[in-house]
Amino acid sequence: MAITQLKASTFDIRDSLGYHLAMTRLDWIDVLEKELKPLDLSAPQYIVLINVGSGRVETPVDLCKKLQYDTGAMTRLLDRIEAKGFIRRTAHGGDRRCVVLEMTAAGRELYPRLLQIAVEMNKRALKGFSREEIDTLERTLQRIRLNLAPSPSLP
Amino acid sequence: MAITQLKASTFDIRDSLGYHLAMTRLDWIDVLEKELKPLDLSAPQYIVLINVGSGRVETPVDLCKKLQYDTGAMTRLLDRIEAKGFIRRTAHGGDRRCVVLEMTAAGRELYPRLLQIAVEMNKRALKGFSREEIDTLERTLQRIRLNLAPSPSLP
DNA sequence: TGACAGTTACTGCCTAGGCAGTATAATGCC
DNA sequence: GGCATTATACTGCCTAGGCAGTAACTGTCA
Repeated sequence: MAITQLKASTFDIRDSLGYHLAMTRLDWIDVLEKELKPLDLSAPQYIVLINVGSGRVETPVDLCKKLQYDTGAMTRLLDRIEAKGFIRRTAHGGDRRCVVLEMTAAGRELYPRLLQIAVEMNKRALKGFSREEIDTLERTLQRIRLNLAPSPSLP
Repeated sequence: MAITQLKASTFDIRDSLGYHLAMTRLDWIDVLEKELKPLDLSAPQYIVLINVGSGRVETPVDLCKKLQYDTGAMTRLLDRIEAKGFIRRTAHGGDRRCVVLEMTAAGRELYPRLLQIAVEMNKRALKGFSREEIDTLERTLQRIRLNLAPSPSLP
């Protein structure tokens, strides 16, 4: 409980907000990967699948914009997911530069379980929180993001 | 502003706490790396240097425990920092398995600037926050970590 | 129409993290 | 004192992300 006391003279990395954010995210990823282990999926692969499965993204560039990913990294990530048989790349009718991502039958079968994991993770992380506390947290994170990157609009 | 409404039936990844944590951390890393660019340091290299420089860690295994790092990854990360001339590996007097990490003259010269960056990052991210809001955030993140990993004690 | 800028997916090369296995050294136990 | 266990650093192999450059394609505008 010492973020407010962060000064160069008495520095400890544990007093840094960045440290707390990183560690919280790390714990989150650890739990998520434990849930994903039986499905033979990594956390990044899961994120892509749950987005493609939702029908809200169609092409790799959609995913990159939504998740702030590098397009080169996305190409290779999609390669691995495709190799596992959960998605398929098909041609885009109108724009021949684009690839259209589709769930395979195996992917569609997996999807409800992925949703369930997302819902359970949120429930578990926020156990014991009031609705007001959750809203406060979300607003706080938004404010931090605005402080850090004031110029472009947040996705 | 929809974390509380996360349900499988109306799923959007943006309603997930994991998404908000990941994005906030991503913005943090982006700003940090922009600060580090003139110093020719990556964010992981910075984290290690600021810990070694503080004198609170002595060996690679200390760093791994404090930062929850893999020892193999740490070996290679230290290789790169050593190649840049900011740290030095020396023998441990008592335990011949151990390596003792020391700042070089160049590392010691760099250190005050690293501290300054940490302090500025915190100030910037938390601009406009009251002391109470910051305490609430820190407690909230602690509660989430406890919810996620209830068994072992938090570092 | 044709040059040109922008977009999309991809590749190569770098840093990076996790896991399993290894060699060496320290520790604990009988 | 000798042997099993543990600890430390390291290596190889995998996934992963960022950056720069490329080829194919689209849209624009003179």
